[in-house]
Parts: sequence; C-alpha cells; structure tokens
Amino acid sequence: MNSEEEVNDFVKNGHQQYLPHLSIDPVIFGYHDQQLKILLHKWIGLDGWGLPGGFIRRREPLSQAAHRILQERTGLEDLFLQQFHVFGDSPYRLQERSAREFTEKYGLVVEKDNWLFERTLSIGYFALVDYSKVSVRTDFFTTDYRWWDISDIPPLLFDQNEVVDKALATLRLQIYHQPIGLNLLPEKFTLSEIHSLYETILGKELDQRNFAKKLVSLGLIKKLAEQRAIGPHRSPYLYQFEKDAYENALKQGIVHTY
Amino acid sequence: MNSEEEVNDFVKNGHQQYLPHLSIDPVIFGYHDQQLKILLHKWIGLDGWGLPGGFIRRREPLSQAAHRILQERTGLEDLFLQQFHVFGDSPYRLQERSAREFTEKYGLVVEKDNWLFERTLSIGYFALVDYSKVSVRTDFFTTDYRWWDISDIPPLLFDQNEVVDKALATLRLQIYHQPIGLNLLPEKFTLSEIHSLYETILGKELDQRNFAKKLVSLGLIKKLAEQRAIGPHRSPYLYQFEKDAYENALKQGIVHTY
DNA sequence: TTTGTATTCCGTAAATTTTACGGAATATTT
DNA sequence: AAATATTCCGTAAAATTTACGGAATACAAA
Repeated sequence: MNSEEEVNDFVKNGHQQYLPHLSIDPVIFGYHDQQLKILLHKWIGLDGWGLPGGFIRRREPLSQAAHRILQERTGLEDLFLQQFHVFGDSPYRLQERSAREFTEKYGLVVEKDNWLFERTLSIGYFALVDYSKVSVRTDFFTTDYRWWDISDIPPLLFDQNEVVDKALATLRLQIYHQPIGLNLLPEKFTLSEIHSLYETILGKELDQRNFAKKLVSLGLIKKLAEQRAIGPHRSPYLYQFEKDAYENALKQGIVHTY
Repeated sequence: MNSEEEVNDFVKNGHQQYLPHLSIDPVIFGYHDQQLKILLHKWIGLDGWGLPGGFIRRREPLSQAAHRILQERTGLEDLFLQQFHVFGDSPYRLQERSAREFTEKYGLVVEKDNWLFERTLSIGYFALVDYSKVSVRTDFFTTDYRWWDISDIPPLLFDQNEVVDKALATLRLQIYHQPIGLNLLPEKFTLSEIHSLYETILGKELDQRNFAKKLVSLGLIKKLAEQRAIGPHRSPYLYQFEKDAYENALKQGIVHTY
C-alpha cells in the first residue's frame, strides 16, 4: 500500500475489506548476536513510534490475519507467533479519533465517521525472529522503522508501551514452559549460542553447564559428532534440536526451571 | 432485557450501543461440594446450549464489560475473572448468519444487514465462582440454564466446545502458578476443603500431607487455633488465607508443582 | 616448533525439593 | 465404653537443582 490511489482506497473503503474496531498489533522480537530488539515503525502524522499493526480481513481467520500482517511487514513466514492478550481498557482504546486532525496530518480528506476513527481494540501477538534475516517493509503511514533494544524502548503511541511490556513478560514466562530457538539459531548450533539466546531473552545469567545438562536431559537437543572451527581456541561441538521432542514440548509444555 | 420492546430495541439498535463483530463469552466455572461445573444457557431458536455471552458497550473498557456481563448473568461482583484467548479461526466465526432464519426462529423481523448477523470474534474469559451462591438470570434469548459437570459437557453452539476446553486447560495450568480459592471457600476453611478444591479442579489426586505442607511453606495459608466440629470424629483445625501473600502470588506468580 | 590466548568441555558434592507412606489421636454416636 | 469416621503428624528415600574449577584444544604469533 504505497501509491496515493491505494492509500485513498484504504482509508475510504477499508471498512468494506476489513473488520472495524479491531487491529492486530504484533510485538516482533528480533534476536541476533546476543541482542534482543523489537521492531518499531515511525508513524507519520502521529509523529511517533509504534507497533507494525494491521487489520483483519472480513472473511479471514484471525490467526491467518496475524501471519499475513507479519509476512507483509517482515517477509517472514512460518515462525513463532502467538496471541497473548486483547487490549481494550486504556483511555486510548476508548477514544475515537478526529477526522480534522487526520486531514491536517495526512492531507487526505475523510468523513467524520470514517472507520479508522472508531474505537479500536488491539489483539496483541508476539513473534520471535532473527532480525538479520528480516527485510522490513514500510508503507504510506510508516515511512521509517528501527530495531530497538528492549532495554531502550521509546515512548510509544497509544497504550503500546503496556503492550510491549506484557509481550516481554509473556515471552519470559513462556520460555520456562516451551522451547525456543528453532528459527532463531542455525540448523546446527553450539552450546554457547543457545545459551546466549536464553540468557539474552531472560535478561539474566544462567549457569552454562547446568543449562546444557537441562536441555539435554529434557531431550530437546542432541550432540553431534561435528565441531565448528571458529577461532584460535578449542572448537565447540555442534548440537541440533530433536524435532519430535521440540514439537511435543511446544504442544504439551514443560514444567521446569533453569 | 426481557420485554418484547427491549428485545426489539436490542436487535434493531444494539449496534448503536454495542461494538459489532465482538462478543465476550465467559466460561463460568462453578465449584461446590467437590464438584466442578460450568454454567450454560439454553438458547432458544438456536435450540442448543451455549455460553452466557454478551457485548461490549461502545465506550466501556473491555474488562469492565466482562465484569458487567458476569454480574448480569450471575449477580456476582468482584471475583476471579480472566481473559484467556480470542477465538476467530473456526468456520463458525467466519460465517455470517441469515436474517431469514432469525425471523423464523424468534418471530422478529430484521433486516439482512443487522449487526447481529455479522462475523463475530469471541473474547474468551473464564471465571471461578461458588455456584451455590449464584442466582442465575436468563433473558429473552436464553430461557433456561443449567450447571453442567465438566466431565459431561454437551455439544455447544458454534465453536464453544473449543472455548470451554481451552478455558479448562488454562485454569488447570494457571492453578500451578497462581493461588485459587479466595472466593470459593469460606473465610476459614479446613485442609480437607482446600485439598478437595484443588483435586477437583485439577481432576487428579494430590497427596493430602504434601499438599498442605506446600501451601504452608509458600506462606499462602496459616493455621488458626480454632477447630470446627463437624461430625462424629476428630475436629479439623481451621485455616485462613494469608491475604498479602495471596495477592502477591496472584500478581507475581509462583513456580512450583504439587 | 613452541608459547600464548581464548574458549570449550566435563563431573561431583552439597543443598533443596519432592515423593511416598502408616499409625496414633479425637469428636461424636451407639 | 466401644465403635466409627476423620484428622493429624513426621521421616526417610529419591530426584532435582545448584555451585563450582581445572584440564583440553585450536589457532595465531613469536
């Protein structure tokens, strides 16, 4: 959606294609090189940073909409994506927005009862991706984007700081119950790599040896015979996820601590 | 909403008062006397059992709407009520319903594009109450109700069996991380009572002694000096929740097993 | 070839938590 | 006083979690 024609059509006729009152706002966590970031877009007019949201098509299943929006924004398919909460309490979520303001900011003429100004509840999803593999796309409303370190999130639009906080809390709770890493690490990875991943996401240190013991004893990873030469020091062995156990743990959940 | 006038107004003009495309469908778990049940209403016309749902007012915060709906249906305020999932994937949730059918079943004349026939996503909440303290109210659409044992849920409308299953799974997972019982047990209760409560909810046996030890060691309950005379046998001591620890555990979560 | 550097690899003992389990105590009824 | 029904208590074994340091090794530089 970038040409003026498309944008106009979206604003004027979007309600025919999309459900009003609802948006999907994904918190996209990007991990790479021991850093955990989230993807934010700069919304023009509103002049602030916000989540890369989208709308649900009228005959589109909810989870499909979430995947589509993520795909449109990042080019990624088939990743860890999970619904975590609906936000509909904050004053921002109760307010209807003004058409005049919109016209001033975007230079588009719209009617007062345009669907975009109605009260909108936000369905929060979060995803976990390798941000070095993402090619972010912007559009008419979002001209710029940036990956922000989670320790350094700027003030966001509406109640989206709350959304991000809750997403992070959910992710950190979840990692105790479900495995993570399948699409974030190379097919074959070292213990250090997966260890760093978990430490970074949880934001705290984990004993290297006990951590590895735990994952192995849960049957989630297995040691390969291969090693990887990466520098002037002993070469680490490579590990692989046990797909079956991994899938199973995703579904069933695991009860444990690290 | 019971007079014909009110119902007509709701059907015709409800969209002015309520958000379309969204409903709140609470799964109300009722516990009493070692039985765990859920509240279902018999929906006339649709001729089946379903959850006692409701709609969100246009300027009403989401969680307030959930509490209101519960209050309207059960008379209860201030109880354990929690959002757990949005349902928008099942074919039922994509379908729009037909006006003709509606007219046939309810004898109300409605237009084809009435708001009630549009695709509706369901925001799932679950609550936990003492069903002996509930006075259920019905309305024009729901003439009858019944508490159904969770092991014996009938086929429900739409995708609501899935909703109920997920609610139960969430409850059972949650009880490992957050305390339960504050509004389900008397102010002062015996170990047997709280033990039965947990066994019933989890649907499995828990060692009596270890269970009590755990709750005490977590600081969630404390033993009182009083006993309660209840039969031709030794009288049990009474216990009370430690409110502070309880509230704290609700917020922070506990990591443990039983 | 040797030496230095950076990183990986491994295992055990102590502490804590969880599990398993049975017999004595006691309030009431007969 | 005896019978009945239920509560109360504690310990030992098993399992899990935690804490922790020194030898091995791949490469680079001398």
